[in-house]
Amino acid sequence: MDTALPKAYEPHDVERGIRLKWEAADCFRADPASKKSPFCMVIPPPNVTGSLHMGHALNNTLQDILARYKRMDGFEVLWLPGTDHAGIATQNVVERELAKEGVGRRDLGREKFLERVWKWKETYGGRILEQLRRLGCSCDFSRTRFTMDEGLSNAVREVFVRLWEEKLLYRGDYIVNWCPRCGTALSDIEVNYREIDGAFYHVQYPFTSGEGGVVVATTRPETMLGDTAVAVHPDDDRHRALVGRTVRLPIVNREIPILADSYVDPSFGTGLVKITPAHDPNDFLVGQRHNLPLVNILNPDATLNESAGPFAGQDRFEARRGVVERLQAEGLLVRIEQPYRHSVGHCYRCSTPIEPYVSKQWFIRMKPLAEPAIAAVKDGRIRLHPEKWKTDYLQWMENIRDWCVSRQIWWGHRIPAWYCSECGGRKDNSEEGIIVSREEPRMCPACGSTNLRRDEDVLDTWFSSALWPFSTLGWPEETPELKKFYPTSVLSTGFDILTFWVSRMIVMGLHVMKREPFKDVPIHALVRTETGEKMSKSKGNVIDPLVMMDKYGTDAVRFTLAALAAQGRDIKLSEQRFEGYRHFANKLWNATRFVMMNLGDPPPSQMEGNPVLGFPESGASGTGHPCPLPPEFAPRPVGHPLGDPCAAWILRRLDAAVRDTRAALDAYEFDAAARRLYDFIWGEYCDWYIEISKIFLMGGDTAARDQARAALGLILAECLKLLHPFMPFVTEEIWAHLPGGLRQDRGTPGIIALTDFPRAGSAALRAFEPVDERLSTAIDLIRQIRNIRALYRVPPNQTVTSLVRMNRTAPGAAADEAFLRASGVLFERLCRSRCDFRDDAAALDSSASCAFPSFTVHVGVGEFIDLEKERSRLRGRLDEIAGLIRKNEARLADSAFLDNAPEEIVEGLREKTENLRLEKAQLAPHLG
RNA sequence: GGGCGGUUAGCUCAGCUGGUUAGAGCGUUUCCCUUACAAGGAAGAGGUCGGAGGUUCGACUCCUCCACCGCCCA
Repeated sequence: MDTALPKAYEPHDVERGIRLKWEAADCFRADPASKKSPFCMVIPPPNVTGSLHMGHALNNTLQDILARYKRMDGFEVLWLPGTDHAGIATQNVVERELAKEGVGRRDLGREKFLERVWKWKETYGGRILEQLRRLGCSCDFSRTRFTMDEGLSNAVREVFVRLWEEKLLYRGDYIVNWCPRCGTALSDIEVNYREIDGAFYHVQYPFTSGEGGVVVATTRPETMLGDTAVAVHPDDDRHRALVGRTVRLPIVNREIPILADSYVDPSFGTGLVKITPAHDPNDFLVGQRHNLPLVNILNPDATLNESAGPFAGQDRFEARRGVVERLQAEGLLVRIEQPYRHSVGHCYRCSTPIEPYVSKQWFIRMKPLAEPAIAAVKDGRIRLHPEKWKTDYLQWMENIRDWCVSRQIWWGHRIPAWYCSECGGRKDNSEEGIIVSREEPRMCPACGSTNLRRDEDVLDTWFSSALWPFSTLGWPEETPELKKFYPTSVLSTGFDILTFWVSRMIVMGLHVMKREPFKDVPIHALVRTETGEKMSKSKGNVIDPLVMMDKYGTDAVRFTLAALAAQGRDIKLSEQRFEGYRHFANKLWNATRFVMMNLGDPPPSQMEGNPVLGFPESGASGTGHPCPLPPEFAPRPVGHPLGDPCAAWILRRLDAAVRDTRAALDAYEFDAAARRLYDFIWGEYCDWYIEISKIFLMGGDTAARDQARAALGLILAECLKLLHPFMPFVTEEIWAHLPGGLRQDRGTPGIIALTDFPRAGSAALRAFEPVDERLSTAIDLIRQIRNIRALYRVPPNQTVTSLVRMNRTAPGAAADEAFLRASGVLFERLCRSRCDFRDDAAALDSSASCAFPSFTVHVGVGEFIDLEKERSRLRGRLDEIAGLIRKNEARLADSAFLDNAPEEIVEGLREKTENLRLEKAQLAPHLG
């Protein structure tokens, strides 16, 4: 047996070795042939370009806690890892790399460029997965997937073709959000709106006939070049007469109509709005209603095109200045409001201001697909935790718009659509002549031409992500994995991708698989800085989880994140928190050292039939076994009268901790679970039981000593198991040092990750309920005596004598007295006080008193007594008691309270008040 | 403009479906290097639970309004 543990836990020395151990034993490989109930999670695939940030660390820590908990609890766990090809982001990275060599992607050509991206992916794409391993993630890495794997690409193509066949997919002219830097369309949610200080330009458009004109206002004056109408609200009396007249568009001198449309907000500005159907999404809809021409004034790179007349070739912002100058020169610029705050869309990848832009894109019809997805969440087949996210989800789904899935980039799943140059080429605006196919078509099915051209675009990355829960399991093949693990169990994610990803997985899972892709969706908050700001590299305020792991150990980082992951609240993180939980790991380490030093030789025998395993009230495989107390804990007279109660007490506390931890984990309340374990291990086991056990370990009674040894070892082993999902490394390391008798290994010996998670509810412990009350009274008393000693500055090593006077009229006095008489050693050891039951009136003069309902203790502090201080202390307490009694009596005299409050509340209050009276009665005489 | 969330000790936060003498960690004060741990132990100080109403026998907890902060959507 190795008792020579280092004095402090050193994470660096052990983490790597433990990872290797798990890998060597293949602990996390899922077996689709297993008889156990399945528990499956697919990881939210990080971008291949990604590096582990605090958000990843949080999300994956939470998932790992669930995975380890479920694995220990008897489930066949598959936690499936992988990465996302992240079309725009990855392409940007490689393009930047190329730019350093002075090469553009178009110089290389599509094929060569893609080779380059693949090469980049092979070199750097595994980095984030390595980092997840370092975090301790118990993923089945043998099943790692990538969204552009062959299998997943098949799934993408299959779904695309099916949607086309089902007429849920179409190609059409539509106004999209265009990122001129990325050169691609973005979906609505890929646009971030930010408030910008701009200017509001009021421009006059002269009537084509007669004097004067109308004044319209805009924040983007250059778009006037594409105006094809001016609109007013149909009910707006001020402007009714204008409808039907025409105005002359300045600079380009186009004649455009004034029309009526209820889109116009008459209360805003002049009530007159310029309509630019090709460059504003609302105007686009107005244009459709009124059959207005689309005048596109932009090139894809946001320079102006030939429709912009004199400004052709200029950049959009340069043209804006030019247009303003020109209007000014013509006397048509009425005024400029400046600064004018308005919101401008930016590309979520590169932050370039986006342009609404009309182009030909592929869309998925979302309305019919959304309906089942709405129902699944409404009727609870899919549950979001916390539930408030349901509102957000439903709001998004119920107002869903068609999803633009084409992207004008090269890195991604190329759209499996071909155009026939013979027949399709002539009807470019219809869907005829489009061939959508699983296989590359050899000829046009309509005209037989072999002159086919494949669509240049690729699919939105989120298209493949939407299929992730089943494509990763092998679909469209009917694999054993798919059979065993779909629908998956839990999907854990941050709320920021609820719409991007979660909602789309639900849509696709229901549509393609006819089953919801997962049942529970724990949604965690965002990690922010101490001051509540978003962490961002550009602000330089990030806390790097990898740096924290180096500094404080991975377990401390994991525990910190779990402890802070309160539902529905942002996590404000400071480095201090990590330090605090490193101390916790060290505390556990040192508790282990203590236990190991005291187990004796040989250590306590096998503890089969561990009482805290109790009954199989939860868990999948029913491995729980109802079991009697082991001989060590059977209630029996042992040499030391305290031996049994103390062991029973800590076992009962453990039992409660197990129950609470399980309940918290089952409700995805990771913070509550973490706190509960921290409180039990530090506050109950270390602070009290270990201290109490020293009495027996060092005492002469061998039966009591053996019992304390057994209890110490047993509780430690259970603590390690409970804590393992949160702190896998330190618990695994300690486990390896534990004598075999304590481990109760099942599965692969020596690996805690493969043991059983503790169960609660042992019937045998119920009999010890009265023990809880007595021991907590004892703990209370010890605290009071320590308080008194500190107050009067009694030297720490000096033993005092306390007179105990029983109040024999109080209920339970006899039992309390028996317990106190038997517990002398507890007080001697834990607060250096001897209990004396003699009546020694003389000693009272130099005592400080504290009272309980059934007894009073006079702590003989001797020459350290300060009578003035003592009187004021007692007076303070008596005032407090009197106040409480008064308050309680008033309530107890109130018939409304007695009539309405439940019986147990009234009874509880009576009892509390009675106890206060008893305390008061005993304390009052000593006030002098 | 619409919706959501937050406001509890100096700081960061718990406090479930109303009934507690309102809790924890960090920080802080005093004492202690007691052979598990000074990355520790013991004992303290510190809060009219953002404001104002209301419901109720009873409100940190439920409702309304207000203030401030934050997020999402338009």
